[in-house]
Amino acid sequence: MLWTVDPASPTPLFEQLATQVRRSIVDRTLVRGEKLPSAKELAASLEINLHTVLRAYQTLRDEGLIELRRGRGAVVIADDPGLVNLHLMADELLAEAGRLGLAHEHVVELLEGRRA
Amino acid sequence: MLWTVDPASPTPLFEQLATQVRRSIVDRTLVRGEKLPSAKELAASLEINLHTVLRAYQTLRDEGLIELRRGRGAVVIADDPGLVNLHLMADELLAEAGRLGLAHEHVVELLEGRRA
DNA sequence: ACCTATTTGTCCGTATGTATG
DNA sequence: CCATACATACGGACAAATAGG
Repeated sequence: MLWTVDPASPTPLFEQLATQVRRSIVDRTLVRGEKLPSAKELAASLEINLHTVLRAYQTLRDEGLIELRRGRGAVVIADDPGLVNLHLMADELLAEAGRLGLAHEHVVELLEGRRA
Repeated sequence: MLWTVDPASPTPLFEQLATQVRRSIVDRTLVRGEKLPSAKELAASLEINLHTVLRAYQTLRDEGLIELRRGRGAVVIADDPGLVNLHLMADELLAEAGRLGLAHEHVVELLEGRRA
């Protein structure tokens, strides 16, 4: 899998792992339907705790990238995690704005206002 | 606080707690700026583990309902559920764009391009 | 139909780190 | 400097769902 984590890094281990899995999905190293290593295996491989791997997996599940099933493991469900997902999120954002009666420009302004 | 959890319920303790806090926000029992009890206190009060309370709090933070700060505690930030939710979705959209390496303006353009 | 191993889900406990006041 | 409070990580335990024999 060529995934590694750095205990000395200020970024949490579970976040490091989640980021690497995301990258693997984005660059097609992992594709839809593919199975991830079991948390136990991966934990042993990375020399981190089982729970840390599970937390990374659960984070990815909350993001809609993988599916977790007891006894079955973790499976990639993201098809195109890139622009397709971004457009989906934009859809939802605009739909929500519509429910609130906000005009399209208001949403654009809202995002412009978030330019850090 | 009149919050309770039922260890015998099939729904997880942290989810039970998160749901009750959500209800308190929705029905204005808790309003913006109000401080929630510290995780330690609440855990002792509900006779559950500190981490279980923290997990509930972190879930609510991920939903944009409360803010967590080290040394300070948990504070309600939701005021208008609708608008807050919109900001949550904008957060997620921008975060996703960030993961894809897309600049802020690209997201703005993407939304502008969706003017029906 | 049964049993067993695997795998995730949750909870508890402990320890350490980091930011706040 | 010190107490408080959340953040993360590790470890152990048990439950629940799945898969396979």
